[in-house]
Amino acid sequence: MATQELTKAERTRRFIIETAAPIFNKKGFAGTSLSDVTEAAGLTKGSIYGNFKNKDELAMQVFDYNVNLVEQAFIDQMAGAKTSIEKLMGYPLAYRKLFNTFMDNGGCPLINTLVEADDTHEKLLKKALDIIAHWKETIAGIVEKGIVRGEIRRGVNPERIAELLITLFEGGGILSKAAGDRSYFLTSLDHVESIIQSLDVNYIA
Amino acid sequence: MATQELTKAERTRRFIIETAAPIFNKKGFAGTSLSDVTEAAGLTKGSIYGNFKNKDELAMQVFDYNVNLVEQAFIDQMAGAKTSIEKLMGYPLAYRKLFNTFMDNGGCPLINTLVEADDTHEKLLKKALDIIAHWKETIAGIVEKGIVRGEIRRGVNPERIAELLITLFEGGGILSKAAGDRSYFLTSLDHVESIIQSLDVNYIA
DNA sequence: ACATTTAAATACCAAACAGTATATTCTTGG
DNA sequence: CCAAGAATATACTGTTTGGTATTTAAATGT
Repeated sequence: MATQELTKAERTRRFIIETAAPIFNKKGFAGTSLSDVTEAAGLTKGSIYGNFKNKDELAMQVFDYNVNLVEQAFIDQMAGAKTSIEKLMGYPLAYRKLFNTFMDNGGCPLINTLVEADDTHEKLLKKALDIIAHWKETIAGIVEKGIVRGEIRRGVNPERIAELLITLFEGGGILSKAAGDRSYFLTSLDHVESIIQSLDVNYIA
Repeated sequence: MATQELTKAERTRRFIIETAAPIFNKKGFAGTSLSDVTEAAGLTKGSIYGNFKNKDELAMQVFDYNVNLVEQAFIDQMAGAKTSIEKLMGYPLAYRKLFNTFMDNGGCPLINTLVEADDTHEKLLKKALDIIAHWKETIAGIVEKGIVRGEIRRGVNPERIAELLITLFEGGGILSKAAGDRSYFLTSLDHVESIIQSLDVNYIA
């Protein structure tokens, strides 16, 4: 236990989550059966129900895992940013780099969950909404700080900017994913970048 | 038959579609069971399978119905528009009026289908993608015509504008629907309108 | 190395699923 | 008003679902 650090159960628990993650993200909660998971993992029901209370709990932890994967990728990508404009630009920058990975794993777990769960699964919906709300606060916070620092024009509405960016990221992502065509997403990212640039105090139309 | 015009079967077929429409749109294809439909309609399996080959065919016709409902609402709303700018403005105008109805019926059937079907249901996905592609052509066509007519600035990329508008409509719609909060969608519509205004040849930044 | 604990495989279960075959009821033209 | 046909209800598949109880196998501390 001192050498291994992780117990056997903990290792298979993680393995199950990692295996189930892209499946749930692609097929959705209702569309994913436990046999989908056991088959993919090469395990049996015993191992699932030994490590998770039920399908719901598995789905929750899978969702957390999927979201964390995305968040971590952003944090890594934005590490070096100094000004608020640079920080904001980190989002489209990260998206450009991570586009293919996203698409291969079923797209953005946030929007997938929002769409499926909004009329069917309260608990999952709440989780997704909390993340979105937090994301919005983060972006709005960067903009506010930019205004205080004199990097971003006064009169800009931080909340609105946050809503706009999230809408463009998620909307463009979904359309490109479904259409199998990058253009929607790239158009979104271009537009996001032009919006961010227009926030700059030194911006000239 | 001369007075009634519609046969009995045709009437129940439509009734089933109308009843099933909001259910499929809310719960999705995988999430909707036939008993959901029969219970809501107060009918039995016999009537379903007498009028539809299987769940797939029912879902397809329900999708068509849902999309047609939305399209018709737009056509009605944009009837009077003359200039290309007015025509484009018809979209956000229609959305503002129809927002509540949309939300009550499970949101936009296009994006719902795209998200669920993109990894699970080829035929439904194709249907949704065809509609999106057609919509994009329509918007791009309006912009092109506007350029030719001298109403819209040269240098504007019609395809890009179309992609941007669709992204903002769908992205904002989904976020507002899920969050139960109009702000995302209203921000999107405001932004769309400012984009459309900026297309005008007489636009001054 | 071995007893004990822990984890996973197996074998079930009742309920729900999509779909079918048959029986019954309703429409409808004559 | 009544037979013929059309449309719906009923009853029934076989399969799959999520979930549980139990058995077997494997990991682990001493």
